[in-house]
This record gives sequence, C-alpha cells and structure tokens, in this order.
Amino acid sequence: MASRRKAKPDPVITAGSVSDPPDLDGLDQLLGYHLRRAQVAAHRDFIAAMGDLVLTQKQTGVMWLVQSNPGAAQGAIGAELGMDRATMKELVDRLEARGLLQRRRSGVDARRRDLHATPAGKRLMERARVRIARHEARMKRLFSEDELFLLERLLQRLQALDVATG
Amino acid sequence: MASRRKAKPDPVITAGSVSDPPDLDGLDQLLGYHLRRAQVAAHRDFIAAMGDLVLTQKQTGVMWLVQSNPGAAQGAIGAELGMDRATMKELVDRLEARGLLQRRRSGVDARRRDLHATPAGKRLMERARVRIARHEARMKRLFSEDELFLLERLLQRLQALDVATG
DNA sequence: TATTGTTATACTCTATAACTATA
DNA sequence: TATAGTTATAGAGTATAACAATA
Repeated sequence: MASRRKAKPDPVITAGSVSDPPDLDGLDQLLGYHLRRAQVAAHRDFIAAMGDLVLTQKQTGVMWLVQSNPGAAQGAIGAELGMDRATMKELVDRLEARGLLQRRRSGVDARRRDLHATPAGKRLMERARVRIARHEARMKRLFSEDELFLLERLLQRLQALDVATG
Repeated sequence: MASRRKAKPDPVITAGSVSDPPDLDGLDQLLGYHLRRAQVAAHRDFIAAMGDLVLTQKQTGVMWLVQSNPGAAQGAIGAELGMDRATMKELVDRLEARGLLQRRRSGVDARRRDLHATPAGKRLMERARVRIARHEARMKRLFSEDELFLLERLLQRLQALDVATG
C-alpha cells in the first residue's frame, strides 16, 4: 500500500473549475475500480443506444434468451444470467407488464413458469438487435482483433469469483 | 448475426435440474455481456469481502478519495468517480447519516460543500483497506502480471465511450 | 448567465427471509 | 425434504427536471 498520503507539491489553490482534480491515491491501481468504471461507461452507451426502446442490459439479456429459448423456465434464464430468483421475478414482472413476454405454468413441472416472447416482444428485439450491434461496434472499435479476444477471455476468468463466493 | 434460431439437436427432454441450460444464441459474443458479468462477480466478491463494514464499491470510492483529499468539493469527488450531482448527493447523504463523513460549506466558494472524513470514517477506511487488499489479491491471482497490466489498460480504454456519449 | 448543490420523483437492480405450491 | 416461484421489505444506484443560492 505504501504511504497513504503522498506529499502533494503545494496545494497552490488555483481556484480552478470545480477545485483541483482529486489525488487518486492508488484508487486507480485497483482492478475493481477499472472494472466498474468500464462497465458504467458501457452501460451508459448501451442505454443511449437503445434510446426509445427503453431496455436495460439485464432486460435485454432476458428477452434475448427468452426469444432464443421459447418456453425456457424463468429460473433457468435467471440462473444463466446470474440473477437470484427474487431479482428475476421483479424483472420478469416488468417485462410482462409491458407486454413483451408471457409467463405460463409449465406442463412438465407445475412449479415452473415458462417464458414466451410476445409478438410485441419479438418486434422490439428485432429492433434492439440492430441497436446492440451498433453499440457493440462502437465498443469493439476501440480494440484490435487480438485485444478483443484477449479481453473477453480475461473478463470471463473473473467469473470464477462468483463460484467461490456464492 | 447469422441465423437467429440454431436448430438444436432435438430437445430430448432430459427433465434435468432446472430444465436444459438455455442456448445463449450469441449473447456471449457480446463484449457488454462479459463486461457486465465480470463486474457483477467482482462486486459480489467485494461486498462479501467488506462483510460487516457494509460499504459498496461506490461508497468506498468516495470515502477513499475524501480521506486522501480532505476538503475536496462534493462535485469534484463525484466527477472523478463519474457520478452526476443527484447520485452523488444521495450517496453522501447516506455516508453522512452513518457518521462517516461531514459536509462543510466551502470558504472559497459558498456554493460548494467540502467533504471531510470523520474519525469514525477514517477508522472504518483503515479496516476497509485491508479487506480491499484481500479482495484485490483474490482477483489478481487469476491473472499473470502481463495479463493484469493489459486488462487494466484495455478496460481504461472503454471510458472513451463516456466522453463520446455524455 | 453559469455553476453547485438540493429537492422531488421515478425506475431499476440486488438481496434476504418467509411463504405457497408443487415435486 | 427440496425446488420454483412469490411476497414483503429494504437498500442502493441512476437519472431528469425544477429550484435556490452563489458566483
């Protein structure tokens, strides 16, 4: 950790814009810091890309999987996206209220709720996929082919934490 | 994008655990997906690491900078962490209510609120830094020195999005 | 006029615990 | 007994718009 307070070269009081930019004091040496900042930037760009479609990353993930796996159980989709049951329930409630998907009691196991995209949901996802592609292109443009491959691989490795913790 | 519905090799109905794992249908080829999953995993591990200290990543970021930059303006800290004023205000309210920091009207510019860590806040951060170090070590263990360096550099590059969007 | 912070409002995500109904 | 989903509850982050005080 080294010394907690690096001696700054005189406060000087420039009375600048908001005040001087703060001393990060090693905060930017934390992997978690970079990860969060990158995710926040990506999420903002995602939301902007979706615009009038008004879907978050998470909602889009659910709609995406529901459309590709018609009749999949609510729990299965949630588990795949790393959400607990309560969170998933909330999210599905909202999508259902917007008429984008339907819950149906499973015929195989009456405890399950199978999810189906409505026609409106499918139409929305059709448009969403175009926006997502643009958003992805905007991000991927920042990297070379090799860098991108490596970045995804490294990010994936972090999910080992999820197993270890929960 | 290719075909949206890959023909699956027969549903088979294994009647497995929750149902079959869903077909990701290219979702895992999105950089945003990996980014979000990695961040969620890291955040969970962070929360677990903090345990009884009960500080989120964001709150910790604020406390960290406040301690290293005593008297910095609320807006300056918020800007550094990429938060808008309303979000920052909420967060500072909570930290102040817990007695971890204090707001003071700035002498230089009466519009500003300068932030100061309380003794309790400093003591908490003392302990928090130990936990954060452990959490960071647990993540960094997943990578070689070179990989880690590269990963941080690549993540940083994504923040160009934030400038372009907002 | 522009900036800093506040207020009000709303939405989303996360999580825990207790509960129902099924299996 | 275990599982899928619900309910109730709470905390946290994000964002927009209007406003007051100050510069």
